Amino acid sequence: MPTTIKDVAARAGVSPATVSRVLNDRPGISPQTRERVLQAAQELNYTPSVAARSLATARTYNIGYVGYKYGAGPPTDLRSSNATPGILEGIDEELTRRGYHLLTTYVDKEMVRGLDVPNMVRQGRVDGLILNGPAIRPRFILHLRNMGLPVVLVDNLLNETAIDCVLCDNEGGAYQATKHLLEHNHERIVFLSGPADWLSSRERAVGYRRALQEAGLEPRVVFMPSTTVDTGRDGILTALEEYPDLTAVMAVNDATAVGAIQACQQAGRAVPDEIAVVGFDDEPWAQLHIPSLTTVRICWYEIGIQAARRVVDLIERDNQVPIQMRLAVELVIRQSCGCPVTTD
Amino acid sequence: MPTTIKDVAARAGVSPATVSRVLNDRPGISPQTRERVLQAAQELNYTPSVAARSLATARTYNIGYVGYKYGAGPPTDLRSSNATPGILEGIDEELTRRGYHLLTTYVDKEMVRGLDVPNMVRQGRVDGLILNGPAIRPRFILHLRNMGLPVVLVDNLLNETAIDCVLCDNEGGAYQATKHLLEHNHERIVFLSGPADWLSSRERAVGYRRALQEAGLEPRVVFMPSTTVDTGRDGILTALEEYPDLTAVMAVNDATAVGAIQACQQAGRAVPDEIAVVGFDDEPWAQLHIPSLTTVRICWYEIGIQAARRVVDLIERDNQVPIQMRLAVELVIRQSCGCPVTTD
DNA sequence: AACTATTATGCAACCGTTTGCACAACTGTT
DNA sequence: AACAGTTGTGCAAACGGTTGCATAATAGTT
Repeated sequence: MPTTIKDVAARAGVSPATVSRVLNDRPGISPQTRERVLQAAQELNYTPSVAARSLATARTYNIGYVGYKYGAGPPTDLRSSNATPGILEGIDEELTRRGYHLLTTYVDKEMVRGLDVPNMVRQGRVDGLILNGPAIRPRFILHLRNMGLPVVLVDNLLNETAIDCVLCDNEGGAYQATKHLLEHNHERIVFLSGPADWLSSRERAVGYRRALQEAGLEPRVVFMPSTTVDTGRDGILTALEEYPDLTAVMAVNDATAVGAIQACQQAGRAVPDEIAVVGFDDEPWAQLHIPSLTTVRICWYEIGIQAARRVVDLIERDNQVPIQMRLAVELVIRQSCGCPVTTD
Repeated sequence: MPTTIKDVAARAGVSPATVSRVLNDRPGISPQTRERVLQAAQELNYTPSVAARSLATARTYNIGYVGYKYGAGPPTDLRSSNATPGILEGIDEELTRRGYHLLTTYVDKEMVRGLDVPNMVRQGRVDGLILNGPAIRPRFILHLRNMGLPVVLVDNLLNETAIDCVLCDNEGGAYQATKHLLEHNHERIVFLSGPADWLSSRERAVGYRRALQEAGLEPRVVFMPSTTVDTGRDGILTALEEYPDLTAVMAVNDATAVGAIQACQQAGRAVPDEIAVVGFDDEPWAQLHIPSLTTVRICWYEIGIQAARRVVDLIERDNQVPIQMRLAVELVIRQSCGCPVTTD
């Protein structure tokens, strides 16, 4: 029904093989022939069959994106990890540029634990994978990688087996933000962390520690099992019990920061006047919060672009040595750290 | 390299044709043979080649999702339309259940205007399409539909040519919310609308008007060219000039509501005490806002599920008459409407 | 002018399924 | 016992590209 390579061949007066070679930029075609073929293809508005091409070449030109969802059903809480706004747009942008397509799916805790290979991978619908989020565990990652596909991690990394990844500078961001609190002359700063087995939590904790140590102060870290508003609330209450004299909080992300702020206020400690708080991620709503959140901005869109680039490179070029990419972050100063109010 | 249907056939002692029939539940296979084939397939851990199957059947088992992005590059503002949280998870959930896969891409204003057919459609990588958002214009929709694919719209509809769609009850939601303001004894309520050519704006305006008319009051609508925090700010200022005596605002979405609140406060009018505000969408951050937003909740996850269901039905069953689905919304009462503070 | 090297193209096999058609093996009828 | 009807299975031709190999045509060498 649609036009095939034979139609084009017939119209150009050549064989299908020649058409194929022209269309794939293979060498050894005379300029005149090439021209005639292109002309014919254009006139017939020819688009090669994806299925046939895939069958012959064992390539799909699809990239799989695996996101993380918290259990089946609608997303409930306001969290960090399902908030990587713009990453899909970034990936799509770059993939389109390179002639690839984006297949999207989500896995939950259970699937990760059960090494439940997504259908699109098992069926060979993709040439490569982008795995997003620290909740995607090492065993799962390795299991997917063993299916023979190039894999790029986002917001996560695997030390043992070198796998390509793109992340933001978690440590640097936390360092900068903590440093900012120190410049406000805070000396008793708590780090409200997420799960210790999440990379971003650990790295941000490291940045925080480094800043404190440089200032000759004692780090105080509270690990929490999640990074929601609720755990932020609980976390700060724990912290306030253990360190009643604290004057500032570095939160592992914005949701946690908001929880902390709420709990502080309920406990009668004004933010930022009595307790300063900074977050991480610069969620779109961070500037709307009252007080507006001082936080660390992550360029998810750019991360998406780089992840897509990388996975395509892994597919198309060989002998690639694994690369770990770190994208710079930016401290966005607003009110919650105690800086004077400005209009932004 | 991977196992093929021939391997399975050999092991089961039958022809490839028979294996194919068993695996596709075709009739006319003896129970014993069926059993042996299934056994063999299982033992060899056989997965049919997607490409070969697509080539033979002209089906891909892929569904395309087309989202809207505001121009190339990273998303800038906090808006309504790129915030349909959970819709992709919902679509993925249902598609996985039905044996389909999700291809994702985004279009911007220019592409929509230029009738720029996404590659995945032009190349025939999908069997059906889900188009999300009111910014995807009728001409573009029809153009895509003319490519011969089943199309389901989300948060949008086309009256002239009946096309399947799934939306939330915009009118009912706005009606309910406005009604709630009326119960607070407000009599001078303004509707802060988005673009008049966005379906959701229009429908919400209708709900608002109906509520006012039932109360015997004069509707006051201000249309704005977009639905960001900024346009919310500008919009309320315009409204305040025109109707200085207004006591309540029904905003077309949460971002607009926030803009309105900010501008009111800057103008020295307390929210909700002097001016009550309600939003629409119940964005994840709406409850964090101060004052927390009274707003209308949309179940994007469920909308995603229904849209996916529908597009698969259109593909697999014939003689489907177009269906317009309306999902109920829920008024979420918080503080910005002037209701007493509660902990939620 | 004969011969080799190079260039441009075609032939045909192959990628791994599905499916129309033919046919063999049974079952049941007269 | 011959025959029609049913049931289960195999053969082989698609589906629409890519690519190794052969070969015709041309250019280059002595």
